[in-house]
Amino acid sequence: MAQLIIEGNVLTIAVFETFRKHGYDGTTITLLSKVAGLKKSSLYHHFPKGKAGMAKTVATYMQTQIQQGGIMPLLNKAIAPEERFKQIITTLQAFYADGAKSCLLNVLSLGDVAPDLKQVLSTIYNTLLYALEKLVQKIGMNSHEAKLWSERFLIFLQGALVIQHLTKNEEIFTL
Amino acid sequence: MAQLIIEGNVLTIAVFETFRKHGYDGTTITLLSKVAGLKKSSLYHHFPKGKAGMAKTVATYMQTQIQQGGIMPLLNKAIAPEERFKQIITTLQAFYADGAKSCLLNVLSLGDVAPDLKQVLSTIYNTLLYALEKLVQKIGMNSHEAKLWSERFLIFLQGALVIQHLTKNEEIFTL
DNA sequence: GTCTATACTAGGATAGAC
DNA sequence: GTCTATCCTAGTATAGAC
Repeated sequence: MAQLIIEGNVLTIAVFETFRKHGYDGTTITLLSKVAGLKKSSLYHHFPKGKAGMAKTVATYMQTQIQQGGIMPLLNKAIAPEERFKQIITTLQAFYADGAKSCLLNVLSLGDVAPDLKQVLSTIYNTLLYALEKLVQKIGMNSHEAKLWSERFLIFLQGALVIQHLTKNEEIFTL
Repeated sequence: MAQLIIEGNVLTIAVFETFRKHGYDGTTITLLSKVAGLKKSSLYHHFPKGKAGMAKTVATYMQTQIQQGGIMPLLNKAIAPEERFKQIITTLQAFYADGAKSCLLNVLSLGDVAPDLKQVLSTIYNTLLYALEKLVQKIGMNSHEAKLWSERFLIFLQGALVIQHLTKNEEIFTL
Protein backbone atom coordinates (compact mmCIF):
# COMPACT_ATOMS: atom_id res chain seq x y z
CA MET A 1 0.00 0.00 0.00
CA ALA A 2 1.20 3.44 -0.87
CA GLN A 3 2.46 5.48 2.00
CA LEU A 4 2.27 9.22 1.59
CA ILE A 5 3.92 10.00 4.88
CA ILE A 6 7.45 9.00 4.11
CA GLU A 7 9.40 10.98 6.63
CA GLY A 8 8.77 13.54 9.33
CA ASN A 9 9.24 13.38 13.06
CA VAL A 10 6.42 12.36 15.33
CA LEU A 11 5.98 15.84 16.76
CA THR A 12 5.40 17.42 13.36
CA ILE A 13 2.94 14.68 12.48
CA ALA A 14 1.05 15.12 15.74
CA VAL A 15 0.80 18.87 15.15
CA PHE A 16 -0.23 18.29 11.54
CA GLU A 17 -3.02 15.91 12.53
CA THR A 18 -4.26 18.35 15.14
CA PHE A 19 -4.42 21.26 12.71
CA ARG A 20 -6.16 19.19 10.04
CA LYS A 21 -8.78 18.07 12.54
CA HIS A 22 -9.45 21.34 14.39
CA GLY A 23 -8.38 24.06 11.97
CA TYR A 24 -6.28 27.04 12.99
CA ASP A 25 -8.49 28.60 15.65
CA GLY A 26 -9.54 25.25 17.07
CA THR A 27 -5.95 24.18 17.50
CA THR A 28 -4.76 25.57 20.82
CA ILE A 29 -1.33 25.35 22.40
CA THR A 30 -2.96 23.53 25.30
CA LEU A 31 -4.44 20.93 22.94
CA LEU A 32 -1.14 20.52 21.12
CA SER A 33 0.56 20.10 24.46
CA LYS A 34 -1.75 17.17 25.20
CA VAL A 35 -1.41 15.40 21.87
CA ALA A 36 2.34 15.96 21.78
CA GLY A 37 2.86 14.82 25.36
CA LEU A 38 4.93 17.92 26.08
CA LYS A 39 4.36 20.91 28.31
CA LYS A 40 3.32 24.08 26.54
CA SER A 41 6.65 25.78 27.05
CA SER A 42 8.49 22.84 25.51
CA LEU A 43 6.58 23.32 22.28
CA TYR A 44 8.18 26.73 21.91
CA HIS A 45 11.57 25.07 21.87
CA HIS A 46 10.58 23.20 18.71
CA PHE A 47 8.53 26.01 17.23
CA PRO A 48 10.10 29.34 18.26
CA LYS A 49 7.64 31.27 16.11
CA GLY A 50 4.68 29.98 18.07
CA LYS A 51 1.34 28.89 16.70
CA ALA A 52 1.63 30.77 13.41
CA GLY A 53 4.96 29.09 12.83
CA MET A 54 3.50 25.68 13.61
CA ALA A 55 0.76 26.17 11.02
CA LYS A 56 3.29 27.19 8.40
CA THR A 57 5.46 24.23 9.32
CA VAL A 58 2.66 21.69 8.90
CA ALA A 59 1.60 23.26 5.60
CA THR A 60 5.17 23.02 4.35
CA TYR A 61 5.28 19.48 5.67
CA MET A 62 2.19 18.64 3.63
CA GLN A 63 3.77 20.25 0.61
CA THR A 64 6.75 17.92 0.98
CA GLN A 65 4.55 14.88 1.40
CA ILE A 66 2.50 15.75 -1.66
CA GLN A 67 5.66 16.37 -3.60
CA GLN A 68 7.18 13.01 -2.65
CA GLY A 69 4.13 10.77 -2.49
CA GLY A 70 1.83 12.56 -4.90
CA ILE A 71 3.82 14.36 -7.55
CA MET A 72 6.88 12.21 -8.04
CA PRO A 73 4.87 9.09 -8.96
CA LEU A 74 2.82 11.20 -11.38
CA LEU A 75 5.92 12.25 -13.27
CA ASN A 76 7.69 8.89 -13.22
CA LYS A 77 8.06 8.04 -16.87
CA ALA A 78 9.14 4.48 -16.13
CA ILE A 79 5.53 3.62 -15.24
CA ALA A 80 2.58 3.70 -17.60
CA PRO A 81 0.32 6.77 -17.13
CA GLU A 82 -2.71 4.65 -16.22
CA GLU A 83 -0.70 2.87 -13.57
CA ARG A 84 0.57 6.17 -12.18
CA PHE A 85 -2.98 7.37 -11.86
CA LYS A 86 -4.03 4.29 -9.91
CA GLN A 87 -1.05 4.91 -7.70
CA ILE A 88 -2.05 8.46 -6.77
CA ILE A 89 -5.58 7.37 -5.99
CA THR A 90 -4.26 4.81 -3.52
CA THR A 91 -1.94 7.42 -2.06
CA LEU A 92 -4.74 9.95 -1.66
CA GLN A 93 -7.01 7.40 -0.01
CA ALA A 94 -4.30 6.65 2.52
CA PHE A 95 -3.52 10.32 3.08
CA TYR A 96 -7.16 11.15 3.82
CA ALA A 97 -7.81 7.84 5.59
CA ASP A 98 -10.53 7.02 3.08
CA GLY A 99 -12.17 10.34 3.72
CA ALA A 100 -12.13 10.22 7.52
CA LYS A 101 -9.50 12.95 7.73
CA SER A 102 -9.88 16.48 6.45
CA CYS A 103 -7.66 18.43 4.10
CA LEU A 104 -5.41 21.17 5.41
CA LEU A 105 -6.11 23.15 2.23
CA ASN A 106 -9.70 23.45 3.35
CA VAL A 107 -9.47 23.83 7.13
CA LEU A 108 -6.57 26.30 7.15
CA SER A 109 -8.31 28.57 4.65
CA LEU A 110 -10.94 29.64 7.16
CA GLY A 111 -11.15 33.20 8.46
CA ASP A 112 -8.29 35.63 8.24
CA VAL A 113 -5.32 33.61 7.03
CA ALA A 114 -1.76 34.92 7.34
CA PRO A 115 -0.45 35.77 3.86
CA ASP A 116 2.62 33.53 4.07
CA LEU A 117 0.51 30.54 5.10
CA LYS A 118 -2.01 31.28 2.39
CA GLN A 119 0.75 31.25 -0.16
CA VAL A 120 1.96 27.81 0.89
CA LEU A 121 -1.59 26.47 0.59
CA SER A 122 -2.05 27.97 -2.87
CA THR A 123 1.26 26.54 -3.99
CA ILE A 124 0.25 23.04 -2.90
CA TYR A 125 -2.93 23.32 -4.93
CA ASN A 126 -1.15 24.64 -8.01
CA THR A 127 1.55 21.99 -7.81
CA LEU A 128 -1.03 19.21 -7.64
CA LEU A 129 -3.08 20.74 -10.43
CA TYR A 130 -0.07 21.08 -12.71
CA ALA A 131 1.09 17.50 -12.14
CA LEU A 132 -2.40 16.16 -12.85
CA GLU A 133 -2.60 18.20 -16.05
CA LYS A 134 0.68 16.82 -17.30
CA LEU A 135 -0.39 13.26 -16.54
CA VAL A 136 -3.75 13.37 -18.28
CA GLN A 137 -2.17 15.02 -21.28
CA LYS A 138 -0.13 11.84 -21.54
CA ILE A 139 -3.27 9.79 -21.92
CA GLY A 140 -4.54 11.88 -24.80
CA MET A 141 -6.18 15.06 -23.54
CA ASN A 142 -5.25 18.37 -25.04
CA SER A 143 -4.06 21.23 -22.86
CA HIS A 144 -7.49 22.75 -22.33
CA GLU A 145 -9.25 19.47 -21.59
CA ALA A 146 -6.46 18.48 -19.20
CA LYS A 147 -6.79 21.69 -17.21
CA LEU A 148 -10.55 21.36 -16.91
CA TRP A 149 -10.40 17.71 -15.98
CA SER A 150 -7.72 18.27 -13.35
CA GLU A 151 -9.58 21.18 -11.77
CA ARG A 152 -12.68 19.06 -11.55
CA PHE A 153 -10.77 16.18 -10.07
CA LEU A 154 -9.52 18.37 -7.23
CA ILE A 155 -12.94 19.98 -6.78
CA PHE A 156 -14.50 16.55 -6.49
CA LEU A 157 -11.82 15.43 -4.05
CA GLN A 158 -12.39 18.40 -1.74
CA GLY A 159 -16.16 18.14 -2.05
CA ALA A 160 -16.14 14.44 -1.25
CA LEU A 161 -14.09 15.13 1.88
CA VAL A 162 -16.54 17.81 3.00
CA ILE A 163 -19.64 15.72 2.37
CA GLN A 164 -18.25 12.58 3.92
CA HIS A 165 -17.17 14.50 7.01
CA LEU A 166 -20.67 15.90 7.19
CA THR A 167 -22.55 12.65 6.73
CA LYS A 168 -20.06 10.06 7.99
CA ASN A 169 -21.09 8.03 4.97
CA GLU A 170 -18.03 6.08 3.88
CA GLU A 171 -19.45 5.16 0.49
CA ILE A 172 -19.04 8.64 -0.90
CA PHE A 173 -15.24 8.84 -0.88
CA THR A 174 -14.71 6.50 -3.79
CA LEU A 175 -12.57 8.38 -6.27
CA MET B 1 -32.85 37.69 -9.34
CA ALA B 2 -33.61 34.96 -6.87
CA GLN B 3 -33.21 35.96 -3.29
CA LEU B 4 -32.51 33.17 -0.85
CA ILE B 5 -32.56 35.38 2.22
CA ILE B 6 -36.22 36.14 2.45
CA GLU B 7 -36.62 36.97 6.07
CA GLY B 8 -34.54 37.08 9.21
CA ASN B 9 -33.53 39.98 11.40
CA VAL B 10 -30.26 41.78 10.86
CA LEU B 11 -28.69 40.42 14.02
CA THR B 12 -29.20 36.79 13.01
CA ILE B 13 -27.83 37.54 9.57
CA ALA B 14 -24.76 39.27 11.01
CA VAL B 15 -24.10 36.29 13.29
CA PHE B 16 -24.69 33.90 10.40
CA GLU B 17 -22.20 35.69 8.17
CA THR B 18 -19.62 35.72 10.93
CA PHE B 19 -19.91 31.99 11.58
CA ARG B 20 -19.75 31.14 7.89
CA LYS B 21 -16.59 33.22 7.48
CA HIS B 22 -14.69 32.25 10.65
CA GLY B 23 -16.10 28.87 11.65
CA TYR B 24 -17.09 28.01 15.20
CA ASP B 25 -13.77 28.49 16.99
CA GLY B 26 -12.86 31.55 14.95
CA THR B 27 -16.14 33.23 15.84
CA THR B 28 -15.65 34.91 19.22
CA ILE B 29 -18.16 36.80 21.29
CA THR B 30 -15.89 39.82 21.00
CA LEU B 31 -15.94 39.60 17.19
CA LEU B 32 -19.71 39.13 17.15
CA SER B 33 -20.01 42.14 19.42
CA LYS B 34 -18.16 44.23 16.82
CA VAL B 35 -20.07 43.07 13.76
CA ALA B 36 -23.40 43.32 15.57
CA GLY B 37 -22.66 46.74 17.02
CA LEU B 38 -23.69 45.55 20.46
CA LYS B 39 -21.78 45.05 23.69
CA LYS B 40 -21.00 41.46 24.56
CA SER B 41 -23.51 41.30 27.37
CA SER B 42 -26.28 42.52 25.07
CA LEU B 43 -25.75 39.52 22.83
CA TYR B 44 -26.74 37.25 25.69
CA HIS B 45 -30.11 38.95 25.79
CA HIS B 46 -30.77 37.75 22.23
CA PHE B 47 -29.00 34.42 22.65
CA PRO B 48 -29.44 33.24 26.26
CA LYS B 49 -27.71 29.95 25.46
CA GLY B 50 -24.49 31.70 24.48
CA LYS B 51 -22.21 30.83 21.62
CA ALA B 52 -23.40 27.24 21.22
CA GLY B 53 -26.96 28.54 20.98
CA MET B 54 -25.94 31.11 18.39
CA ALA B 55 -24.38 28.43 16.19
CA LYS B 56 -27.49 26.31 16.42
CA THR B 57 -29.63 29.35 15.64
CA VAL B 58 -27.71 30.23 12.49
CA ALA B 59 -27.77 26.60 11.32
CA THR B 60 -31.53 26.50 11.85
CA TYR B 61 -31.76 29.84 10.07
CA MET B 62 -29.91 28.36 7.11
CA GLN B 63 -32.24 25.38 7.16
CA THR B 64 -35.20 27.73 6.85
CA GLN B 65 -33.59 29.69 4.03
CA ILE B 66 -32.78 26.51 2.13
CA GLN B 67 -36.28 25.26 2.70
CA GLN B 68 -37.89 28.44 1.40
CA GLY B 69 -35.48 29.49 -1.33
CA GLY B 70 -34.03 26.15 -2.28
CA ILE B 71 -36.52 23.38 -1.69
CA MET B 72 -39.86 25.00 -2.34
CA PRO B 73 -38.97 26.04 -5.90
CA LEU B 74 -37.68 22.51 -6.53
CA LEU B 75 -41.01 20.99 -5.63
CA ASN B 76 -43.20 23.58 -7.33
CA LYS B 77 -45.12 21.55 -9.88
CA ALA B 78 -46.43 24.64 -11.63
CA ILE B 79 -42.99 25.22 -13.14
CA ALA B 80 -41.22 22.93 -15.61
CA PRO B 81 -38.44 20.82 -13.98
CA GLU B 82 -35.74 22.36 -16.20
CA GLU B 83 -36.85 25.83 -15.20
CA ARG B 84 -36.86 24.86 -11.51
CA PHE B 85 -33.30 23.68 -11.87
CA LYS B 86 -32.16 26.96 -13.39
CA GLN B 87 -33.88 28.69 -10.54
CA ILE B 88 -31.99 26.82 -7.82
CA ILE B 89 -28.68 27.48 -9.56
CA THR B 90 -29.36 31.19 -9.49
CA THR B 91 -30.43 30.95 -5.87
CA LEU B 92 -27.28 29.06 -4.89
CA GLN B 93 -25.04 31.53 -6.69
CA ALA B 94 -26.64 34.36 -4.75
CA PHE B 95 -26.46 32.47 -1.46
CA TYR B 96 -22.75 31.81 -1.86
CA ALA B 97 -22.06 35.17 -3.49
CA ASP B 98 -20.73 33.41 -6.60
CA GLY B 99 -18.40 31.36 -4.44
CA ALA B 100 -16.97 34.20 -2.37
CA LYS B 101 -18.78 33.02 0.76
CA SER B 102 -18.28 29.67 2.44
CA CYS B 103 -20.87 27.07 3.38
CA LEU B 104 -21.90 26.60 7.00
CA LEU B 105 -22.14 22.85 6.35
CA ASN B 106 -18.40 22.82 5.80
CA VAL B 107 -17.07 25.33 8.31
CA LEU B 108 -19.24 24.24 11.24
CA SER B 109 -18.22 20.59 10.80
CA LEU B 110 -14.66 21.24 11.98
CA GLY B 111 -13.34 19.78 15.20
CA ASP B 112 -15.58 18.51 17.96
CA VAL B 113 -19.09 19.51 16.96
CA ALA B 114 -21.96 19.50 19.46
CA PRO B 115 -24.34 16.63 18.62
CA ASP B 116 -27.44 18.82 18.31
CA LEU B 117 -25.67 21.19 15.92
CA LYS B 118 -24.31 18.30 13.92
CA GLN B 119 -27.81 16.96 13.51
CA VAL B 120 -29.11 20.23 12.10
CA LEU B 121 -26.27 20.27 9.58
CA SER B 122 -26.94 16.68 8.53
CA THR B 123 -30.61 17.42 8.15
CA ILE B 124 -29.92 20.35 5.84
CA TYR B 125 -27.79 18.12 3.65
CA ASN B 126 -30.34 15.34 3.55
CA THR B 127 -33.18 17.72 2.79
CA LEU B 128 -31.31 19.22 -0.13
CA LEU B 129 -30.27 15.80 -1.39
CA TYR B 130 -33.81 14.48 -1.28
CA ALA B 131 -35.28 17.47 -3.10
CA LEU B 132 -32.66 17.23 -5.83
CA GLU B 133 -33.34 13.51 -6.24
CA LYS B 134 -37.05 14.10 -6.67
CA LEU B 135 -36.43 16.82 -9.23
CA VAL B 136 -34.04 14.89 -11.44
CA GLN B 137 -36.34 11.89 -11.33
CA LYS B 138 -38.86 14.19 -13.00
CA ILE B 139 -36.53 14.73 -15.91
CA GLY B 140 -36.13 11.03 -16.54
CA MET B 141 -33.60 9.53 -14.17
CA ASN B 142 -34.40 6.42 -12.25
CA SER B 143 -34.12 6.29 -8.49
CA HIS B 144 -30.54 5.05 -8.43
CA GLU B 145 -29.27 7.48 -11.06
CA ALA B 146 -31.02 10.35 -9.35
CA LYS B 147 -29.37 9.59 -6.02
CA LEU B 148 -25.91 9.36 -7.56
CA TRP B 149 -26.36 12.49 -9.61
CA SER B 150 -27.65 14.52 -6.66
CA GLU B 151 -24.83 13.39 -4.39
CA ARG B 152 -22.32 14.40 -7.01
CA PHE B 153 -23.99 17.73 -7.52
CA LEU B 154 -23.61 18.55 -3.82
CA ILE B 155 -20.06 17.20 -3.72
CA PHE B 156 -19.18 19.41 -6.66
CA LEU B 157 -20.83 22.41 -5.03
CA GLN B 158 -18.89 22.00 -1.80
CA GLY B 159 -15.65 21.27 -3.62
CA ALA B 160 -16.02 24.32 -5.85
CA LEU B 161 -16.52 26.50 -2.78
CA VAL B 162 -13.39 25.10 -1.13
CA ILE B 163 -11.21 25.47 -4.23
CA GLN B 164 -12.42 28.93 -5.07
CA HIS B 165 -11.86 30.08 -1.51
CA LEU B 166 -8.35 28.65 -1.75
CA THR B 167 -7.44 30.13 -5.12
CA LYS B 168 -9.64 33.22 -5.33
CA ASN B 169 -10.27 32.19 -8.91
CA GLU B 170 -13.80 33.24 -9.75
CA GLU B 171 -14.02 31.15 -12.88
CA ILE B 172 -14.31 27.90 -10.97
CA PHE B 173 -17.69 28.48 -9.35
CA THR B 174 -19.73 28.00 -12.48
CA LEU B 175 -22.28 25.35 -11.68
C1' DG C 1 15.33 19.54 25.65
C1' DT C 2 11.93 19.63 29.22
C1' DC C 3 10.26 21.42 33.18
C1' DT C 4 7.85 25.02 36.77
C1' DA C 5 6.46 29.46 37.29
C1' DT C 6 4.63 33.48 35.69
C1' DA C 7 2.66 37.36 32.86
C1' DC C 8 -0.68 39.11 30.20
C1' DT C 9 -4.46 39.00 26.95
C1' DA C 10 -8.61 37.30 25.16
C1' DG C 11 -12.74 34.51 25.52
C1' DG C 12 -17.27 33.14 27.58
C1' DA C 13 -20.55 34.35 30.63
C1' DT C 14 -23.35 36.73 34.51
C1' DA C 15 -25.23 40.61 37.72
C1' DG C 16 -27.42 44.45 38.09
C1' DA C 17 -28.00 49.62 36.92
C1' DC C 18 -30.49 52.44 33.60
C1' DG D 1 -32.95 46.10 25.37
C1' DT D 2 -28.46 47.96 26.21
C1' DC D 3 -25.09 49.29 29.11
C1' DT D 4 -20.89 49.03 32.79
C1' DA D 5 -18.67 46.20 35.79
C1' DT D 6 -16.99 41.97 37.05
C1' DC D 7 -15.63 36.91 37.26
C1' DC D 8 -13.23 33.10 35.93
C1' DT D 9 -11.11 30.28 32.62
C1' DA D 10 -8.40 29.44 28.65
C1' DG D 11 -4.95 30.95 25.37
C1' DT D 12 -0.33 32.68 23.88
C1' DA D 13 4.00 33.42 25.21
C1' DT D 14 8.44 34.13 27.96
C1' DA D 15 12.08 33.48 31.79
C1' DG D 16 14.88 30.76 33.91
C1' DA D 17 15.93 26.37 36.73
C1' DC D 18 17.41 21.62 35.92
